[in-house]
Amino acid sequence: MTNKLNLNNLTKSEEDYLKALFQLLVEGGSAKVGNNQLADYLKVSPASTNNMIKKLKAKKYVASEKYGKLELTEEGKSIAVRLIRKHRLWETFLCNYLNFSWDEVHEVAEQLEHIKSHKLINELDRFMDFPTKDPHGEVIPNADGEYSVLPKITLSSLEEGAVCQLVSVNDASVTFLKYVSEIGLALSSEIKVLEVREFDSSIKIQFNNIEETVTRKFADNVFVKVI
Amino acid sequence: MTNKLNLNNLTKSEEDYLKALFQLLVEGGSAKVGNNQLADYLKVSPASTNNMIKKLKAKKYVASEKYGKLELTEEGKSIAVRLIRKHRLWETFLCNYLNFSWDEVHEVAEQLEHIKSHKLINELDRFMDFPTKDPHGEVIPNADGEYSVLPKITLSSLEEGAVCQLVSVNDASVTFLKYVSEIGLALSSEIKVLEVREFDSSIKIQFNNIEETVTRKFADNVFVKVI
DNA sequence: TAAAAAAGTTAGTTATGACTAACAAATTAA
DNA sequence: TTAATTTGTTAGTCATAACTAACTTTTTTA
Ligand SMILES: [Mn+2]
Ligand SMILES: [Mn+2]
Ligand SMILES: [Mn+2]
Ligand SMILES: [Mn+2]
Repeated sequence: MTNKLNLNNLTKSEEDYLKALFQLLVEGGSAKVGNNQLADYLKVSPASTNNMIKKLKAKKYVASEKYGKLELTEEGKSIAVRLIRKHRLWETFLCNYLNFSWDEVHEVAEQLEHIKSHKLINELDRFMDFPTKDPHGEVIPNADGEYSVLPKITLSSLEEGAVCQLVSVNDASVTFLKYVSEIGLALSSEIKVLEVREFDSSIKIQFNNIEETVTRKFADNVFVKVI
Repeated sequence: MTNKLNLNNLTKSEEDYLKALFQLLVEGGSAKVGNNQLADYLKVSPASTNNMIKKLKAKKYVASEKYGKLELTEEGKSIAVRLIRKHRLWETFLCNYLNFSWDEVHEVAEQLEHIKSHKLINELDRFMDFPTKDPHGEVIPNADGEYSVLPKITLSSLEEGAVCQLVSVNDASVTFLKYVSEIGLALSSEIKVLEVREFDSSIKIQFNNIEETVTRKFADNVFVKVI
C-alpha cells in the first residue's frame, strides 16, 4: 500500500504507448492485441514497440509472455485512463472556450495531455463545471479515473430499417470530422438506415430530412445508440 | 522574404536555450553572456551548452565567435519572445481562472509554453481579453512579439529614503514568492527604504504601515519604479 | 610578464526512442 | 503436414541531449 499518490515519472512516449494499448484493448474492445498491431496503430516500427513493451513490462505496466498477446496491468490502465481524461478535458476546453472546432482539437490535445500537474487538470475540470462528454461525444473519466466504457456500436453494424442516435465519433481524423459536419450530422442526430448496399457495403441514411449515401469506412467511425 | 510564417520546428531544449539567452541578454540586461554563465543559468554542464550553442549557430539563431560572447540573431530573439509570451499568458490563465497562486504557476507554465499551436495561444489571449501583465507584474508580449522591456530597477539598488512602487518580481522561486506574499507585499505596494545597513546590506523597508527587514538577496528579486 | 584561475572546447559515454535488416516462432493455407 | 505467410524478436545504427574528464584559450592576479 505504498504509492497511492503515484509519482508518474513516465516519459511522453511511455504514456502514449499505454494509452494506445488501452484504446485498442478496452475502448476498441479487441480481445487480443499483438506487437505489430500496436506498431501499426502508433505508426512506428514493430522493433520500436517491441523495445518499449519490454520497458513497460519491467515497470509492471504491461504484462505478456514472449510471442504472446499484450495486456495492461491495473496500474497501466490507471495511467492510460488519466491520460484520456486529460485529453478529453482539454478538447472540451478548446471547443467550448477557445473557439476551436471539433476537428481542430485532437492534435493540440495530444500535446496538452502530457502536461504534468494534478492541480491543472482538476481545476480545469472544475472551471468547466465537470463536463461528462468531450466534443466528440466520448465519455470523460472523473478525477478518480472512473468512467463508463460504452459499448461502441458502429453505424456500419446496423441493418436496414434501423433507427439510431449519433452518440460519438472517432476524433482522430480531421477530414472525417469536417465531412461529418459538412453533410449536416452532429451529436444526437437521429439517423435511419434506409439501405445497405451489398455491392460495396455503402449505406444510405436519412437524418433531418436529408438523405445521404456514406461508405462503410465512414460508417465505421460513427458510433450510435439504437432507439 | 520567405519565412514570415515560421514553421518552428525547434525542440523543447532548443527553445529553452534561446529563452535563457534572451533572459540573460535582454531582460537581465547583461552586456555579455558567456558559455559557462548560460550553463549555470540552465543548470546543465558547460559541455552541454557548448554543444547546443553549436547547433543553434548552425540554425542561425545564435551568433558568436569561438571563445567569444554569445548573441541572439533577430530570428533567435523572435522565438524567445514568442516563448515568453506563451509562458506569461499561461501563468495569467492559471492565476486568474484556475485558482493557482503566483508561486504555483511558473513550473506548470514551463511545460505549457512548449505547446505548439498558434491558435491556442492567440485564442487564450483573446479569452482573457488581452492581458498586458502576468501575475508577477511582467509585461506580456503581444501577438506580433512587441513589448516593452522595462528597465529592471531592483529594490536593492535604492538609497535610504527612496520611495518606490513594487512593479514586478522574479517568478522563478516558489519560496521567494511565498515569502513576499507572507510579509504582506504585493504588486503596486508602495515601499519606503528606511535604512540600508552597511554590515550585511540588509534593508529596512516600510509598506502599508508595516516595517520589515529584508536581505540583499530578497531585494535583488524585487523590481520597482521610483516615485 | 609569468603563473594561476577562469572560461571555453573537445572527446568519449550514457539514456531515450526512433529506424532497418536479418532472423525466429507461430499461424494459416495448400 | 509441409510450405508460405504473418508475427514477433534481436542486433546494430542514428539523433537528441545530457554527462565527466581532459584539454586549450583567455583573463586575471601576483
Ligand atoms: Mn482526441
Ligand atoms: Mn475526443
Ligand atoms: Mn514564469
Ligand atoms: Mn511570470
